[in-house]
Amino acid sequence: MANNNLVGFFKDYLTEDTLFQNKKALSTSYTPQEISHRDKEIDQVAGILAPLLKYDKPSNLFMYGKTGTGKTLVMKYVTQQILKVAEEKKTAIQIIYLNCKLKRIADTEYRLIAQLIREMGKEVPPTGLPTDEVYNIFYKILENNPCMLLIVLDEIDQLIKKAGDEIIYNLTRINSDLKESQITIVGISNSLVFTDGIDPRVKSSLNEEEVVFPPYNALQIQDILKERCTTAFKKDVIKEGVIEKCAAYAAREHGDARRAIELLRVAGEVAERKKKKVVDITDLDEAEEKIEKDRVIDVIKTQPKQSQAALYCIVEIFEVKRKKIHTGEIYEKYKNICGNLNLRPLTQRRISDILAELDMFGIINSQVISKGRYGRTKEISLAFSTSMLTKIKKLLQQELGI
DNA sequence: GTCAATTCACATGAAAGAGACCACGGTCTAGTG
DNA sequence: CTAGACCGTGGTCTCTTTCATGTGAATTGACGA
Repeated sequence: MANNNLVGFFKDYLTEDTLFQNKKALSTSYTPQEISHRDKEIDQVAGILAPLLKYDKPSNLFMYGKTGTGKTLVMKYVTQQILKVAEEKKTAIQIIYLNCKLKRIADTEYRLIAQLIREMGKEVPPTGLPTDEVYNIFYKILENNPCMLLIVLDEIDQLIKKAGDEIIYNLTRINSDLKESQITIVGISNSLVFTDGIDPRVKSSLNEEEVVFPPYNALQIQDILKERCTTAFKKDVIKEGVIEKCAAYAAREHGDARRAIELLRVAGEVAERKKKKVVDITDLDEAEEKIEKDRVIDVIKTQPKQSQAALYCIVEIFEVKRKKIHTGEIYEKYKNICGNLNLRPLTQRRISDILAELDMFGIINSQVISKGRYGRTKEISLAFSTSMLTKIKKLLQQELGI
C-alpha cells in the first residue's frame, strides 16, 4: 500500500461499518449477565460458599469439568455476587483468584504464596527468600487484617503436578494456627483423575465438597452462542446454519463452549476482513483453519531452541517417510543436526521428555507402543495437517537460523 | 502346538548438579560537612 | 558520618544429566502331545 493511501485506508477503516456490536461479549474473560444451563451448579457453589457471609468457614470445594464447561465462569459469577452482598453488609471477605497454569505466577509453592501476598497488597521479592519466610509474611498479614479468605486455584492439577501436594496441606494447616482469619480453598481442575496420586490427607481436606460440571451438549452450546451473538454482533449478521455448525463442532470437541465462542469471533473477523456483510459457513471453515494454524505457530515460536530442533527433525523425517516415527530415529537425526546448529546435544532421556512436552502442546501425537522383541518406543506423528507442513518447516528453519 | 522365559528399545522415575536469578547483611569506599 | 558500591551467603527455579527401574509383546526354546 502506498503511503499516500494509508490515511485514506485508516479513514475508511474507521467509517467502515463493522459486523460487531460489542466484540467483548466474545472474549474469554467476558462474564455475561446470565449464565444459561448452569443453574444447578451455581446453586450448589453458592450454597457451599454462603457461610462466608456469616463468618463461618465453608467447606473447601473442588470443581471438576472439562475445559470450556463454565467452571471459571460460574466461580467468578458466584464470587462477584458474594462480594456484592459482603460490601453491603460490611463483611470482611477477600477473594483471590489464581490461575496456576500461568507460568511464573503461581506454579510453585513459593510463587503461589508470594502471589497471594501480592494480591493482599504487600510486595514480596520474586525469589531469594526462604519459603518459610514467605509463609510467615503471609501468616502475619492474615493475623493483622482479619478476614475470610477464599482462594480460588484454577487449574490446580497443574500446580500439584509441578509443585507437589504439600502446598495444599500447608495452606490448610495454616488455618488451625490462625485465630482471626480463616482460609477456604476452591480448587478447579480439568481432569477428573488427577486426585489419584496425591496424599490422602490432602485429598480429604480438599475434597470436602465437590461439584462436577458436565460438558454442554450441542443444543446448549447453540443457546449460549445465540445469546452471545445478540450482544456481540449486529442484527442479522450471522447467517442461518452458522451457529448450528459452530455448536456441532464444539460438541464434537467434548462440549467446549470457549472454543465455540472463539471460533465464532474469528469467523466474524474473517468475514469482516473480506468486507462481507454477513458471516456464513465458509467463514466458519476458514476460521477453524486459522485458529488451528495460529495455535501451532504460536506454540512453536515460544518453544526453546532444543524443542524446536527436535520438532524440526520430526518434520524432516516425516517429509520423507510419511509414516509414524520412533524415538530412536528422531534422536539419531537430532544428534546429527545439533552439530550444524551449534547446539549441545541433549541426552535421549531429555529428548524423550521434550517429545512428551510437544505432545502435550498438541503439536505432535505420540503413543507408547511395544513392538515386542523389537522393544518399546513412542510412535510419533505430526498433529497438524500436511498442508501446513512446508510452512511449519520454513518457520522452524527461520527460528533455528538455518 | 503351547507356554513360560527372554529380550529389546526405549519409557518412566528419582535424585542431584549447574547456572541463572535474587535478597539480605556486612564491609569497603568516596563524598560530604 | 553516611550513602552507595560491592561482595559472600543462602535461597529458589529451570533445565539437564545420571542412575535405576519398569514395561509389553514378539521371539525363543523347552516341553509334551
